[in-house]
Amino acid sequence: MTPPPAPREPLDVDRIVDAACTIIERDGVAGLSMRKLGRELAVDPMAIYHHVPNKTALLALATARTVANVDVPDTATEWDEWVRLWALRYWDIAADNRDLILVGLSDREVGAGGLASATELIEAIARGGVPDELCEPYAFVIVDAVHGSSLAVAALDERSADRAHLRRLFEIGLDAIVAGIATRAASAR
Amino acid sequence: MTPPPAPREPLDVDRIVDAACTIIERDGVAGLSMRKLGRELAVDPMAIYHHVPNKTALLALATARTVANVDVPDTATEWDEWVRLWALRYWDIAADNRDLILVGLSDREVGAGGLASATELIEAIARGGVPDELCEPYAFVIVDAVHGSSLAVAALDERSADRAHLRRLFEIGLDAIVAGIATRAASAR
DNA sequence: ACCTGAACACCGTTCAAGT
DNA sequence: ACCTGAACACCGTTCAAGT
Repeated sequence: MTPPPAPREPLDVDRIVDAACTIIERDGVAGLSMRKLGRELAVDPMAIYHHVPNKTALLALATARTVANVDVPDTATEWDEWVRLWALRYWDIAADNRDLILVGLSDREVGAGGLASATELIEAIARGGVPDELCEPYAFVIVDAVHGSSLAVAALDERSADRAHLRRLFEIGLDAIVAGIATRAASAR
Repeated sequence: MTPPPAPREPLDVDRIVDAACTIIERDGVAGLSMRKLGRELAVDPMAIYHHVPNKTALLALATARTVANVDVPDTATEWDEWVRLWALRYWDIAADNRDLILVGLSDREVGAGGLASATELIEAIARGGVPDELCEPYAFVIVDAVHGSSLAVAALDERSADRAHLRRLFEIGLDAIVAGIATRAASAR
């Protein structure tokens, strides 16, 4: 005469990724285990494998969801300002989720998702009058600098003063990159 | 009447780090475990803890040893060429040991070792006539770009053609950074 | 001083079995 | 179709005991 067990929502990938992101936010990537994720979802850990092939794939999905959060500046913005804005916004996301990005960089499958948002960056650089064949390498060096710098946040104390300092340093370096791109564009003209 | 057990070399940190680097080279950082390291050294895994406090500290030592392998260009070299050479040499080391550098970036203790070799980079940039307060941020953005780019090698197939391509892309991006630094130095004059 | 072995509290994943 | 539970082959590290 006990009530029938609550007809739980069946699992789906979305709910799994949600829960994974929650755990990662709380305990970091290292704190995410399939067992803990099962607990969070009130489900046997192995049920997850019915929706996601393995932990790496799950991290890929979590990374993709996170990277999708960087919002793209207005296309009307002057190209150099656009690039600066985009890079700083991406830096903020990357610094907030450094170990997720870290996993993204170290894994082929995970990394693929991150590159998608780079197309618009390439287009912005092209608007600066940069020769076509240089737009991609210039976009890459910016993305790389963001990754390298925001990851260096990991090597710091939690003190946010240091983080703000690193961000300021990055801004100065970013300015040099943009200036260099402008210089190269001018000499190609 | 069995011969006394071979008086094995007592363990020391150097031999431990050697063995760790051997395993990392062969199996990657993920393939390094304290148990496997014990096997490699023909020693109980726990003996290692007598010389090294924990696995993270061991990785710090391995990273430091690896990063020490980048050799510094001649100081007589023109500053911009010096910077280009150094960055490319560091890229090669970083790309060869990407997951070790990755661990270095993600861990406070490990990361500290890597920064040591950056002093000479800052000096080279200063020789370019860059205002003092800009030398550090410019050096950082170069190191960051190296890290980001060489780590992106991880997101590729093993095909070395792709690696060479990424290196070429980085070289172009690096050129833009150096050009930007020169531009900023000139406008400060 | 240096090393050992058992034990603790975990992992990701496979596989056969259940509903 | 979806979920479970036991099991496999691992982890890093602690701690008491040995030489």
